[in-house]
Amino acid sequence: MEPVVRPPLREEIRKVLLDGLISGRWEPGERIVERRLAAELQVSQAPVREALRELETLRLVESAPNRGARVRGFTLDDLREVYQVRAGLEETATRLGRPPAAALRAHVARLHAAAAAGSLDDQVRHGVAFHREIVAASGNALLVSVWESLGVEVWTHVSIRLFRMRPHENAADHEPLVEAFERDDPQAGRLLHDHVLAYAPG
Amino acid sequence: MEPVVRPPLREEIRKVLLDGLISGRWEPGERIVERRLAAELQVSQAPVREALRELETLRLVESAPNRGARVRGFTLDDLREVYQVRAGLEETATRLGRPPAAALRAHVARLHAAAAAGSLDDQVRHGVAFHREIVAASGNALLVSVWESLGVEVWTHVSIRLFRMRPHENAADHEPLVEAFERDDPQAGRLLHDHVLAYAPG
DNA sequence: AAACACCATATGATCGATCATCCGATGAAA
DNA sequence: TTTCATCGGATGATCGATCATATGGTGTTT
Repeated sequence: MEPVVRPPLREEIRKVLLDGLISGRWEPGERIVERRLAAELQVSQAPVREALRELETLRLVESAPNRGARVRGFTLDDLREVYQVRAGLEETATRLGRPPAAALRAHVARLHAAAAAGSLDDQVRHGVAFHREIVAASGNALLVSVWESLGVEVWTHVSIRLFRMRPHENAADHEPLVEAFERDDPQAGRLLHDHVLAYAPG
Repeated sequence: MEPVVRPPLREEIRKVLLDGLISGRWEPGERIVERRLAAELQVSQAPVREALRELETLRLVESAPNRGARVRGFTLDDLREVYQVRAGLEETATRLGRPPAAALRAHVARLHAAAAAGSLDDQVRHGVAFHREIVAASGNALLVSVWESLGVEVWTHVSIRLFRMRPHENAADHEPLVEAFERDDPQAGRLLHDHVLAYAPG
């Protein structure tokens, strides 16, 4: 079935902005002028403002009253903070529910396939999906929501582009995790925590 | 020094909405009609919409396209989820930095004073401040931001009003925590985690 | 030259109006 | 009665215009 409701303009605009951030169309620190973007997308200022506010809550753009919005200046410190919070959230997730090992294996398989095919986007997508699966298994919708608000996918793309970080797709990294979950190892949470944090810079 | 910038209308409106949610002016599930609120506050629809969007990201109101916003129907399950995530975040915070025991003691003292004076608002305020201090001590701005996004203060007020929950102000609950932090007990994080979770329903 | 007042432009913030959608009421058809 | 098409009001979504602020340039005073 097709969606019954047409997504609001603001959603479309948010996607455009997200794509621009990921692709590097806007550089960090660059101003995003509401009217300019509105004219370019042939919409009015209002939905553009709303979309910018959403990106602001995702901490992807910054803004001050009467000063407008600009692309956030992503730093390695910011990235480290994301990994620290992620590690904590995902460990919390493992305390609340056990992820299905079969699904995890599927994600890992796709991840490897993507790496073999050299598809960077797919590597990121499936790498993130692996962790999303774990968070979802917590059964805690708030936890999922908070985790999503970190914008893991965007941060991964941005850090690959800006910091030349390499996508993490090693089998050796994920297999032990899957196995730990499979045997319901009480150490699985800690393993996952360290696995995530291992990718934090510095 | 006074603030140099006048806060945007949307901020004022957000405060009005927050106060209304805390005070019970709007009941759970109740519609919040943009134009009605705008007329009442003598502003236009636009800033009201933006304020509503902010409350939406705080998960205090729900909305669907073309359907408008309504006050969220807070449930005990929601409350439990908040406590679970809080417990995880705060334990994570303790791994990243040690809170200053003196500041914690000060918060506890104010908490007791408020309890003695029978001031419910102050009890909530200082009880929350105690935990906020711990999160801030992590030195991780993202963690602080994520924790704040849980809306702990609002949830506490709402759950007291809707679920008849009692504010938690026991000395016996907080003193062991302060002492654990003071001696840098490696178990402090776990103590805190359990302390928070102990207030979760069911 | 330095400091300051003033003005012009760009742009965010807000407004009032219009468009589009939802939803209940109404009534015709089965 | 039940079902369904249609209509109209209420209201969210979007628009175009206006108000207000920030920023940089220009000229004047010291």
